[in-house]
Amino acid sequence: MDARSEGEAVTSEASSDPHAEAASRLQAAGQRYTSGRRELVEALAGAARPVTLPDIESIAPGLARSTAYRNLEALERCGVVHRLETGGDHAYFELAESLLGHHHHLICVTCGAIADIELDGETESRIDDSLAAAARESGFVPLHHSLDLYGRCSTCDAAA
Amino acid sequence: MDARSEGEAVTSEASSDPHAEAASRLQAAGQRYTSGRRELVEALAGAARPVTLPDIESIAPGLARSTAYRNLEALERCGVVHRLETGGDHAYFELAESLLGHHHHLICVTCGAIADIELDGETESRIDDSLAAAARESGFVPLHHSLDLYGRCSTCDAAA
DNA sequence: AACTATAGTGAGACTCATTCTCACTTTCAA
DNA sequence: TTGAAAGTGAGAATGAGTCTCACTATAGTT
Repeated sequence: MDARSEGEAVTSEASSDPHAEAASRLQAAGQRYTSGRRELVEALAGAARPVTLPDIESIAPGLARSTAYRNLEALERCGVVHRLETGGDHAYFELAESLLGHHHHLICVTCGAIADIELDGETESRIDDSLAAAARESGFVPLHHSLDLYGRCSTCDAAA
Repeated sequence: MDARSEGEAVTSEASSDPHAEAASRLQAAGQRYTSGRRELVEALAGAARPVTLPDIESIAPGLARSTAYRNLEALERCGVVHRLETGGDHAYFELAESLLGHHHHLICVTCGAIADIELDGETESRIDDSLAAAARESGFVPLHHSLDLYGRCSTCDAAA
């Protein structure tokens, strides 16, 4: 969905580096881009996949847990971070789609690992159209969609 | 995904009533279909949408909370119930797709309400194909997908 | 440079959905 | 009918995530 139709996806993926983006978005909200927040963005940008709070703590030790959660929420509110709930113990965090580009997830039902994937544009627009049609029938105003594939990652599949 | 290609969806939607299905699946797992479990299935079948545990308690009072959770888990394990995590306070429960048919959700970002929707078969198979292709590249064995549309329900949109 | 208002931080207390424990009850099968 | 296994309820326990509050850092002003 994402309130865009075509082409723009590429542009937004190519958007400036995460730090510049985070700084300007926070500033627009009257907030500061502190070193703690920078570390968070750095950790998310460095991981090639969504991470949990324990992951973040091991990547960037020294951040108080309460501060990490608080800042992830602040970054989420200004569109820099996206939180995903998978049903596991912890929520996963990643850079928002405005920084990472629109994508989906492979989620291992055995170990919980998550990987990012992208679908071809034609499939995406077909999904958007179908969802928009369904939403219209319910008087529902679409904002964005999430599409995740559950299965077994190669490691867990080999172990079975 | 659902390990089927076409046509079968309709058949599985038309599958026998939820109680018969639950009874036989539980029995196959060496478990009993008690009155408490029947009440749970009844509550889920009666609601036209996914419900939370508090919802269930108000529909079917008198079920101990621990028992309700325990039974929802048992029903989930044998494929009668599906749990969905939306990031809200509570998990949502609904009958599994083998009983309800394959479908997706509209989720209101404001009030959390969830409604079921169905997409046309052509879009579904296109999604399955694209996801399968992406999974193959990662050595990932696909099991099922979830596709949810986030937005504002008509009530919340009117109030804004 | 000193002042001040506002934003951010850390440590730990707190909340509350969900799970666990355990003594008791029900059911099935022989 | 009797016993083994499954289910139940009440409350305790768990733990991810949030909140509180006293303290620190920063931007803007004079």
